[in-house]
Amino acid sequence: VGTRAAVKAVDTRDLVEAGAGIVLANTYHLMLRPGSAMIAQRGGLHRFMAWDGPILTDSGGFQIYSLSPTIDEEGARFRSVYDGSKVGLTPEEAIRIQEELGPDIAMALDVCVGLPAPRQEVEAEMERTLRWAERCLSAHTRGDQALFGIVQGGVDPDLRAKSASQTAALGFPGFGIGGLSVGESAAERHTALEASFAELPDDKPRYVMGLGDTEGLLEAIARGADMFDCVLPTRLARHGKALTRSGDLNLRNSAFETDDRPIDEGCSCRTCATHSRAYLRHLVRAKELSAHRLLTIHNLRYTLDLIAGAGDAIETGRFSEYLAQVAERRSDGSS
RNA sequence: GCCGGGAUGCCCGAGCGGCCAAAGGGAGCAGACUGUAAAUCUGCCGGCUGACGCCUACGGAGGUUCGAAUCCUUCUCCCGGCA
Repeated sequence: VGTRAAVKAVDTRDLVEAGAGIVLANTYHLMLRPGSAMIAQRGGLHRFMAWDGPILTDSGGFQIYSLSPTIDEEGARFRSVYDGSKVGLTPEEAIRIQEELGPDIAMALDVCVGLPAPRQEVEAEMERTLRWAERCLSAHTRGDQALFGIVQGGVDPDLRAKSASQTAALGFPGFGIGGLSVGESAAERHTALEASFAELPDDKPRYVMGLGDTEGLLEAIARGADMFDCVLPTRLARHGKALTRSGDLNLRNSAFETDDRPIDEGCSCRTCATHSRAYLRHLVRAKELSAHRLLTIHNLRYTLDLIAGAGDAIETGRFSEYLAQVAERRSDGSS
C-alpha cells in the first residue's frame, strides 16, 4: 500500500526486491496533494513514482469510512485532512480523478461501513454503493484502464449475495470485496466472503480489500480470493513488529535484547540476511529511521512470500498442506 | 569569607501546611494496529498485595503543628554574584 504514491519507508527498488506485484495508491489523498492534474502532467502515477509495475488506486471509499464525511446520494463531503478545507467526492469525480492519475486498475466509489453496524445502515449503504457503481461505470471512459466494482453488505450473507450478484451483473472486469477487516470476527468475515464469492464469476479477479494478516489472507485464499492490499505489514514495521513464519515478534520486547538470530531463519530478505534481532531491537528503541526501512523490507517480503507460497501450493495441488504447515509453525510459538 | 538561589521518585521537573506515593515529560515494561488523519495510540511504572490496605519516601539531623515535600534551626553538597 502506497497511499500517497509512496510505500512508507521504502522506495520502488525495495518493492521490486521484495517481490511486489502491484502497488496501491489513493484517490482521496492524491487529489488533495499533490493533485491529480499535477500528476497527469508528469505522465501519470507510474512515471511520477517511478514504478513500472501495475498500479491500483482506491477510490476514496475507505476514507468515507475512516474520515466519516457527510454522505448523500450525490457523493461525500469531506474536510481535507491536510488543510481543513471542504472537498467533495462523487462517483463521477472519483472516476475522473483516477483516469487522470492513470492506474491500471481503478476502483468504483463505494461506501464502506464500519462494523458492527445496524443491518438497516449496512443495507442502505450497500444499495447506495450499487447505484454509485452504475454511475462510475458510465463515467468511465479509459479503455486502457480496468474499473473494478466493489461488493458491500457487511457480514450478512443475504446482503452480500445481493450486492455481489448485482455488482457482477454490471459487468465489471474485476471485483473488490469491501467492508471487511473493519471490526468483524474472522468467522463473520468468512461467511461474508463465501456469500460474496458464490455470486461472482469464476474467471474474474476477486480482490479482498484491506485484508493482510497471515491467517486472514490464507483463509480468504482458501475461499477463492485472488488479490489483497493491506497497510499492516508496513505499519507494523514502523511500530516495531516483525512478521515471521514462527509467529510475530514485537521487537521492542526485552526478550530480544541479546538475540543474535535474524528475525526469521527462513526468510531471504536483506534485513534477515544482514541483521540480528538484537540490532533491530536497538534500532527500534533508538527510533532510528533505518528500523522502519529494515522492518518494512522484511514484513513486505514475508507477506509476499506467504502469498507466493500459497500460489505455488495451489498449482501443485497442495494448498491444504500448506495451510496446515503455516498454521502449525506459527502456533508452535514464536521466538 | 559574605550575599543570594537550590537539593523532589531511574532521569528531568511541578508542588510550597491536610485533597501527595506526590502534576507533566523522558526512560523502562507490556498491549493494540488490517482498501494509512498512524515513525501512532493505550495501559503499567517506590515496595509488599488479587484487592482493601500496609510500609518506605521529597539531601542529613532536630524542631513547630492534630497534621510537614511544604514552616523553623542546623549540617552537608551544588549553582550564581561579590570579595
